[in-house]
Amino acid sequence: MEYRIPKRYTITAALPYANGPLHIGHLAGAYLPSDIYVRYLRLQRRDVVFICGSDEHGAAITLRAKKEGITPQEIIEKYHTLNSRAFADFGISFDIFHRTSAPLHYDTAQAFFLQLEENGAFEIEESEQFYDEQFGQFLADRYVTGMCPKCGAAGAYGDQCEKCGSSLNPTDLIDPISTLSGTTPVKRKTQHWYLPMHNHQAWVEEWITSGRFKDIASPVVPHDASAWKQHVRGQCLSWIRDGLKSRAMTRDLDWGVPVPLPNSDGKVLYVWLDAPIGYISATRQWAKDHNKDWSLYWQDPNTRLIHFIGKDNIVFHCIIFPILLKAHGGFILPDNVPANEFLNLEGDKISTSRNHAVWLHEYLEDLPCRKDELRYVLTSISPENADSEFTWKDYQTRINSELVAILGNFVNRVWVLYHKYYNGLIQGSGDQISFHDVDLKDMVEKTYDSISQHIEQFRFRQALFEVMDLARLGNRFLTEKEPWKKQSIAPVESAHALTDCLLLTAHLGRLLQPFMPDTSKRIFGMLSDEISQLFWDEPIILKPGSQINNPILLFEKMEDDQITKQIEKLQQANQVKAEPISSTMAPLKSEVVYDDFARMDIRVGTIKEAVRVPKADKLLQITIDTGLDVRTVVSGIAEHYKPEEIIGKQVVLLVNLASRKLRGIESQGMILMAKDLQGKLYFISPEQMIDPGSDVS
RNA sequence: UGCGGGGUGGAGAAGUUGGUAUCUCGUCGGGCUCAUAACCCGAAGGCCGUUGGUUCGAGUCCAACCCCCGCUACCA
Repeated sequence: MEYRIPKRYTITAALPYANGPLHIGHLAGAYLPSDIYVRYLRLQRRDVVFICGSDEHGAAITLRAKKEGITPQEIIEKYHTLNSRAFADFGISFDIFHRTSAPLHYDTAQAFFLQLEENGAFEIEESEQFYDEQFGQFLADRYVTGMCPKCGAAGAYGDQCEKCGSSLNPTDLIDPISTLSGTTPVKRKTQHWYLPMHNHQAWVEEWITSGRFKDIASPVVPHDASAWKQHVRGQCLSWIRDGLKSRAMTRDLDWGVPVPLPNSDGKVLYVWLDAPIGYISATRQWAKDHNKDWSLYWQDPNTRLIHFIGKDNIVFHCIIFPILLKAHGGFILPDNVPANEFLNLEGDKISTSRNHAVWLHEYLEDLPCRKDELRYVLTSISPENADSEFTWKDYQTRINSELVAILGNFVNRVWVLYHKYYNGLIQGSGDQISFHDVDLKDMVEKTYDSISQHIEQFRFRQALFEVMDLARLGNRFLTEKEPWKKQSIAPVESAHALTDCLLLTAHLGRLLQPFMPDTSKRIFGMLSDEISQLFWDEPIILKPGSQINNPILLFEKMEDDQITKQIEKLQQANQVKAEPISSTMAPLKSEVVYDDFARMDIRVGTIKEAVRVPKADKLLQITIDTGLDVRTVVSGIAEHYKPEEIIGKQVVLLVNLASRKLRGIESQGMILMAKDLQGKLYFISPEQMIDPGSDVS
């Protein structure tokens, strides 16, 4: 297949959702890879725009605002500011960091929607949706929870079951509950605009598998489908094979971009329609600010569109958004979506709610000026094709034995020697120095090719590794040439070797630019006052006779106490975990009549035996004397009570609950427990020992 | 129980399209002394989870199985 070289690039990084701060997982997942890629493209003098912004709509923000008792506006202001500063601090070089609350975005999104409507892309459907009578509003997505119809898990949201990953409609849920009032919602009729994705199934599948279209009229750069990461394609295809379904593109909410049609009061665009259009509106804003034509970046088939995201966003970027773009018409489709997998932290999943994370805004406070070090480590362990793990110990090792010992040390050795023997005056003749050692020159040239290839194929980890390899080569070269020994016997040879090292350092500086921009600048600064950036193809001009600057240490060793501090911090954070969440008291349940209550047979029982259920974290198998009989109850309290310490205790249990098998064990009844705001469980027991079987009412 | 990820020298990891098994840390020995006790060389250490298959050739492809991890089931 012929692949056309693109004229320009539109690079997007996932819009961070403006209801929380960013952590290293975000950086490693989408922002660092995209930044490396973009910096590389710029150094190749390619025409590129790098787009991002805050995603500021959706039910999760309104829910959070409600919980914290502030307005959605206050939430998004806070996190937009915090996150844009974090990006700037880590050198993520967006051309624009926009936001979906901007007026231009409203215009863009509404116009996009109207065009879709005009093209007949939607099906308007009147449907029954859940409605909370107490709050007088429809319950979109996350406003409803219930049991997942696919996997049976409790606590699934209206739009998605986080347990099994299925995407859902709120009305699919079994035993739905409104998260606003805690009551069971009623169904009411409402009208929504649906995207009949099944109509697009054929071409999407074709496009994902082959990169081609059979039927498309507009010219499109055919992308190389085999260049897509395996896990990305795999997830898309499994979604497609499952059958694409119609999906509502509007919601009954008061927070978002209003549907720009008559009779649509109280309706806004679905956040997943809204957000990707944010890429487009951000581009428009950027174009406006820089006197460019935004449409070239989204509509010209010679433009290459690439979305950098985490794996949680794959289907939206690979299926839903492309469908929207094609249904709208005139837009190009993504050429690649190099989604990363997840980054774990110290043996556990990164979790915002459990505060198990390294927050970007705290990192630089704790470890000032260690920005490039984090960029280096996160790129080295980038979860490009599989989940990977960040540990502070590994972070320390990589800094000390790679950045300090290999790269920093090499540069320092060269500078010290160069000053010692030549007072920092560049040796040689002619206009500029060039390599004397043919093998070294060869290796450097090969490395350029190889790094380019890796970056173009989104293998940043490997690319960075090869830069470091060049520094290793430098150390070896220096040791072999031993100028400190040969300086007196073979001064010319020594000068050649050291000057080669100087030049090698300049190449290292250039190659490091995409990965560690500050380090690169410092290397250039040591070489010459005139170099602040080097394009990939630019000759490196170091004039014989000119003076190099004094050495500075590029990296400093990471001491144990700094690392220990971070590890402790994480452990402390884990201990106070979940407090903010569980401190919300369970909402009042709906009223019951006395008869409902009277039907429950609740009695006191004495625990006779208790053992852990094998292969279950939470379950205890408990034998209880209920007075009537001795029965087995399986209870999910193993994280709170040890089996031996509860034997002999009296508990209150519901004895006429229908029995149910749990992990193969018949559980006959349910022990009543109290749960405090931290989520800890406590038995409900009579004040003193009484007869088993005593009735509770 | 379902889904996902993974099993490569002591530890942690690379390994792109199948063709001499690589890096970092650690261990041992040597060298060097320009260098942030850093650098360089060498060595020991691997049935690349198991079994079978495809192939001239498999860590790499196919099949089955075993094991580990995460979420889930594991309901208060």
